[in-house]
Amino acid sequence: MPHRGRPHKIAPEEQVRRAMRLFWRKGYYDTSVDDLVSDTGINRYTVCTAHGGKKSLFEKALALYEAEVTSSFLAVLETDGAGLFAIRDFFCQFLAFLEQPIGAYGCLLCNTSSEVAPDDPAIANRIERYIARLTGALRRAAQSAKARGELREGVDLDQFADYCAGSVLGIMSFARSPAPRRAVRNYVQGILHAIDAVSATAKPSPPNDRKGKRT
Amino acid sequence: MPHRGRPHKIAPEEQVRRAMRLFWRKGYYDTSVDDLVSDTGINRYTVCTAHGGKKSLFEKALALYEAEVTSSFLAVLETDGAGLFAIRDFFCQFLAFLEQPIGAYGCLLCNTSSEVAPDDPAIANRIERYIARLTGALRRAAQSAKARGELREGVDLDQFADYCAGSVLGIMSFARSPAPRRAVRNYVQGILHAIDAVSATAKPSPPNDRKGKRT
DNA sequence: CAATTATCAGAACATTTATTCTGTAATTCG
DNA sequence: CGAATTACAGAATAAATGTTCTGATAATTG
Repeated sequence: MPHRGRPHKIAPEEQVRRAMRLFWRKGYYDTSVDDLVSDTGINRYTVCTAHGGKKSLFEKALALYEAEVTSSFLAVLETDGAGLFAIRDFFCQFLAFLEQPIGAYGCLLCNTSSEVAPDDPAIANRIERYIARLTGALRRAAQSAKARGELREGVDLDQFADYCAGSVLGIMSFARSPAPRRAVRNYVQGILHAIDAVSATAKPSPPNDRKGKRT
Repeated sequence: MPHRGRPHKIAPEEQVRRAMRLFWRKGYYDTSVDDLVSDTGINRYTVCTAHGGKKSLFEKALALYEAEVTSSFLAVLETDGAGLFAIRDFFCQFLAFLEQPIGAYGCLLCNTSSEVAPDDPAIANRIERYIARLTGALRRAAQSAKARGELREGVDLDQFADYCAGSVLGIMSFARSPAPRRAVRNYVQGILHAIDAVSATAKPSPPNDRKGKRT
């Protein structure tokens, strides 16, 4: 069906995408409708009519974030046959992410988890499902890794998956903090070491690579 | 000097402490002065006069949080001669913390790091100093550990300290999320394993303790 | 006890915020 | 082209927020 009436100056999905970026940077409460209007070019009235108000637009932004940003990160894990190398690659992605300016925003879902989820059941539910998706993907990859003998004996799959999931929140929290980027890179390196530590292919010694080391 | 005029119904420091708890739970933006008044019993007028307004009271709350809560956690690390065992004990504390109801609030400084630091230089500075204190304490403990031969060869002290510091943010972010407590406990266990992995006292096999395991 | 000082309790104020209203403009359908 | 429909732009509105004012209250000091 074509379009009746005046067309949108900005496509609705693009409106949500721009709102997403602003919420990502400033958080939910500190982003006013005025901010949305002046920063993204969305019409005030449209926020309330087409999108159902600020809160509703925020929820659309969360959904779009998960569909685009999160899914992009998780792709390597949610591929069939993803194993321990995929988990490693998954975390390596964050090293590249941290180099971008947007890396300082952290993760919209993680930020929201701290900011609004504790007091909003609907938001909390979305965050819960996000964490379940993340943990599930990690656990399946760990399961495949174990089946293929990539893991050392005695590794608890559930515990390892939860460790990795928590580490993602840690990276994103650290990334949004004012800590030096080098510290965040070092943190990711530590997680990579922890992953190597459960690998069946024994490492002769802890990899003392010079990356991110103070001079 | 004694007190002139009518005394406070609630001692000023106790007022800050109560405000701290509310900010801790609800965050800065979602806590209104009305909330402070009705929830803590502080007088509206006093908020603006004695404490200099909402933002200033918030900064006092951050300072008190660091002085009381953070310092309590860091005590084991900031003791002279703290080594690898102290680092381990430091993280074990969080397991007990998570069992308390207040564990679901996460850490006020970590929450603030995500919520307001990115847009407020004064707050960002305080968070920066907090992270520097945390990382410094961890680094000094790691240094002692190395000097005493508690660490495996080739462990990068700065990288390890940053890893531990990031892990603290991870724990607090995960703790505030709607994830099941068991997942957070498992995450802490993973960090403990990572610490054991740099220990010179080689472990025969990954400790497959049943704690926190799904049945 | 009277004077002084500082807090309290609640009203009052100015600003900000989210939402809604109003007239205009841009498109599609008949 | 004319009618219908929908979005735009900015003003208007109602609620919420942070701050300030006002009279009353409770302590100290001389």
